[in-house]
Amino acid sequence: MSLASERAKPGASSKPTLYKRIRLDIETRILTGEWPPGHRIPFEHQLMARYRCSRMTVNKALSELAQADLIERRRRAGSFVRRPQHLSAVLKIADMRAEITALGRSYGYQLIDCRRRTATAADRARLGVSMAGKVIAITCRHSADNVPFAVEDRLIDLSTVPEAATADFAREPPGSWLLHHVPWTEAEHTISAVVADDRTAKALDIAVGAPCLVIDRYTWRSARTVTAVRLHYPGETHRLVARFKGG
Amino acid sequence: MSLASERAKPGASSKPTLYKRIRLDIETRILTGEWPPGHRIPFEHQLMARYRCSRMTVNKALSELAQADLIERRRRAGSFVRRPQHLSAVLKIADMRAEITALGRSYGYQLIDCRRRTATAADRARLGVSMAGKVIAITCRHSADNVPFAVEDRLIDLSTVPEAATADFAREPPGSWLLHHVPWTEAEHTISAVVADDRTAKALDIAVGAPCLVIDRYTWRSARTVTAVRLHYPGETHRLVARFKGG
DNA sequence: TTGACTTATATGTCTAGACATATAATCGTG
DNA sequence: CACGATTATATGTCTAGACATATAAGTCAA
Repeated sequence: MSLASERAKPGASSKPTLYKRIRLDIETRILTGEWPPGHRIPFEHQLMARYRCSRMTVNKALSELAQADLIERRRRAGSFVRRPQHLSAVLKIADMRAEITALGRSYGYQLIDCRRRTATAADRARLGVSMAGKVIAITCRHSADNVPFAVEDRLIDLSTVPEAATADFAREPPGSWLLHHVPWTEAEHTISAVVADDRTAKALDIAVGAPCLVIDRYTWRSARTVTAVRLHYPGETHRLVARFKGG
Repeated sequence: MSLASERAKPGASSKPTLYKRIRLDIETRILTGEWPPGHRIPFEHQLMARYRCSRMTVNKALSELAQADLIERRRRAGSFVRRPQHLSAVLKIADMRAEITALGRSYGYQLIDCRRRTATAADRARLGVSMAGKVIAITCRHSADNVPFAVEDRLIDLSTVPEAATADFAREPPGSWLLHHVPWTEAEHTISAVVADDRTAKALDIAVGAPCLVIDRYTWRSARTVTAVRLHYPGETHRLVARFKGG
């Protein structure tokens, strides 16, 4: 067959490398449905013969497919096409300046309020901590082409990030500052919808009762809470878009 | 140093395999911030000496880190820690039954309307196709513990998925049917917020004017449109939650 | 029939080499 | 000094082996 007769040597005539071609061949068969979920793909030794290459080369292709969750490998049993990934979506939420400039719009930032205080009970609940330490509470607004884009309410746990006490949040948005100063290990996003209350409506320059998209993001470093942030976006004009390839 | 003195043999005393340990060591240094973005990690030959293993073993660890976008590899220059992934979030949106049963609630499904027709101008715009073919338009509702969970408005392009003409959408939700019968290659999600109109409010058993989370999902197989679906969730009770590890 | 033991086998990991290739760094030259 | 050619080097890919290990499948005894 044609694939076997094309010599499988590095610089023979094929542009991509061999293991990539093997991976792509298999990927294609899976995505077109030729090999449906549950189908057992050829054993490594069969692919070795098919592509006239060593087992390591085949193994590299299959390992990457396994890492991408397209196939499942089971010892002694073989490699199997996995069930489609249940429409799992990858939604990228970049930091605000990147998000806005990526849209080709000019970024603006206004600090509305910034205060340092001993954590109240509400603060502790929001951060998920039990001890009363110092926190910074920030309210600010991000705009695109001078139109309000989102309001941000943020708490930063100073016992995790003491350096934040010296940051100038009038100049730099807290999200950007944290991104560049604090490595995070875990985060949680919650997306919901609300109608604008008085304060939010004023900040976003929309009507009270207008729909808002709300994103709550909690960030941890190791087991320590770093920050909790709530973003309100005008719901009818703002959209979160995620385009992705699936399997 | 301790890592070098522990013998680096497969079944010596270490539980995980060597390349995984190398990968984890590097990952840890990156996530703790010990190796900040831009930092050049040791060359392969240095890691070979450090872990007393062959280059392929080191290479496997580094390749996986590169595949996971934690490092960037440049020929002749070395491997570098990448900038933090700008808080990119992974939001899993499973199919409705899985989503609801994962919450430990019982899944219910009602078909509200299902009709087959030649695509109207509005249908074509929504599907992003120019030719007038046949489509199926479906309205249905998903519920959790007999409480409305989401209303779904869906268009299926019959020229891409002719088999859909024979599916029984009164019995099986169209999302599940498509997931099991049509492999997809690309999708796009858009998340926004609206206030409930009369029809949506009735279907979800909420007040007119209450906030709703809206998810629009378009799915393609290769260059062909498969389906466009719009989901309305009650915004104040429903939340999309995504927890993830970051870098 | 069932449970315990054995065996065959496919994947998992690893080695010590090899050549290919992109490119940072150096060296020459105008 | 600017720019083109050369060189050194780190990664990219590949080979032909090896042993480890989980487990499907077959075997045998209670």
